[in-house]
Amino acid sequence: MSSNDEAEPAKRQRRRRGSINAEHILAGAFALSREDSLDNLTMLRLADHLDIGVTSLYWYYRSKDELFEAMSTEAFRIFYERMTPPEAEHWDDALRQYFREFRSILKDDPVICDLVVVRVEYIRPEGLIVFMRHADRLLAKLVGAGFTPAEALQAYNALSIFVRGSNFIDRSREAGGHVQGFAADLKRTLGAGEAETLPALTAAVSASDASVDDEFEFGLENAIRGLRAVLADKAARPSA
Amino acid sequence: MSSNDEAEPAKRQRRRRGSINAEHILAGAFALSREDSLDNLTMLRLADHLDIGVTSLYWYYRSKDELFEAMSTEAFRIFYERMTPPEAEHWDDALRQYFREFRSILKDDPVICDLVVVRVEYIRPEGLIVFMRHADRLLAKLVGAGFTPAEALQAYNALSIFVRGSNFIDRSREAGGHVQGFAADLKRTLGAGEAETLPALTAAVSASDASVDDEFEFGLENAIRGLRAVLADKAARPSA
DNA sequence: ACCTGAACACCGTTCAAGT
DNA sequence: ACCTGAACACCGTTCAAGT
Repeated sequence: MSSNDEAEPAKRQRRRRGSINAEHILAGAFALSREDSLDNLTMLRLADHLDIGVTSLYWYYRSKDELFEAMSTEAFRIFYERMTPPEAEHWDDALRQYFREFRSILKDDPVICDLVVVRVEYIRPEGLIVFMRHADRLLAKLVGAGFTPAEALQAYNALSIFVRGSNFIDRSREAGGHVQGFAADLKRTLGAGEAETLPALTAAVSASDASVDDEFEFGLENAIRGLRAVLADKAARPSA
Repeated sequence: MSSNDEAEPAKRQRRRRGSINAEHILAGAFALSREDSLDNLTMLRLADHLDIGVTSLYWYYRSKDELFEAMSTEAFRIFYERMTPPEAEHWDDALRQYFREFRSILKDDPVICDLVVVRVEYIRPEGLIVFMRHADRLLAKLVGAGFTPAEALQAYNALSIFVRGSNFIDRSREAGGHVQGFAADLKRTLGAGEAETLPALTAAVSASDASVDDEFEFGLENAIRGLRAVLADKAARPSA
């Protein structure tokens, strides 16, 4: 019925020179990922969002991988800025503050979380190094409290793996509805049948009402207990 | 030069009825993933590998997601069978044995590792439940040692996150050459510059020669130390 | 009931331009 | 120097058949 039945592909005007730059594209990539998700970020969708031709993206980033690497480095910068430097008086409070904040920042920002803990294949040294400034202060605090540098590093590593693992699991649970804890999740799984063959788990699951946060706290506090035992052992045998 | 210059698409003979089944496809999917990787497993490549038409796959699995879910469930079955049931006398030895084996089985089989710890979006309750039989025995052992069922569950959860996190990181390091530990990895990163602004890390890194296995062991032993402190605390205050 | 090729919408990327 | 559409190889999936 329209006067124009031919395919008219809604042509976009050609952008003027210099109207695009790498930062602009990077910001658009974050904006679009936040609207939808990092998984659904494609070069075509990004170009449409920015109202530019797809191929223009390739002038600033040689590939999608390169763009994702830039996003990852930027994610670590943002992450670094949101963290408050470790400044508690006692080493255990410093650890608590650091890793609680580590977790909550990533929990509140799915895109940053994906770039920091899920899509680890895009992490570049530049991004890591920036973030490591906070880690350095935390390590210094641990060494000051009596841990050897090697112990401090291993303690940091172990807790870092635990926090990132917690965030990773939270992220994957988000896809299937609201985030529940391990106990609640398991309860639902056991409900699907075969519960009678798993008596200890069934009992534990019905005795537990721990939230994801409770479960995280348990792991964190348990690691701190373990580290305290390391220090206590040193104090008892001051020779080594 | 050949007598036939026309495009001849190397036609495959039509398969006879009943010559394909779901198990056959699943086995082929594992075989092909092992040759290459799970990431590079596509429906077309799988069909070619099995010498069937792509669309035939869709008679047995409605989608690639459904095929991956079947692979995930099978991965948990294989994983379960490779684990030896927890049978050590002391609870801490049982924990050690369980989580060391947990880690080494996944370390030795990248495809199973990917399905169990990386591609968690495909995990179905059926797979999890099978595996949980070993977890049930471990939990029973912990409760027998004096932990409450809720504590035992949280301890299991915390260590499970740590082990899976360790395997996840090992997997991502495999892509970029041989697997190194956190310390060695960081040393290389710091070498890229800016080391002087990170004195504590630099010192720790040069003081540490821990392998990935050492780092895993530290985290495992530290968690066990923490749990031992929980028991000790109970013994000291027998009221609660 | 089972197996299939053609076709579709989408993906990342390259090429050969336009300005 | 910067921006672009057409085209390519590949992806998962649907459809309308063949047997």
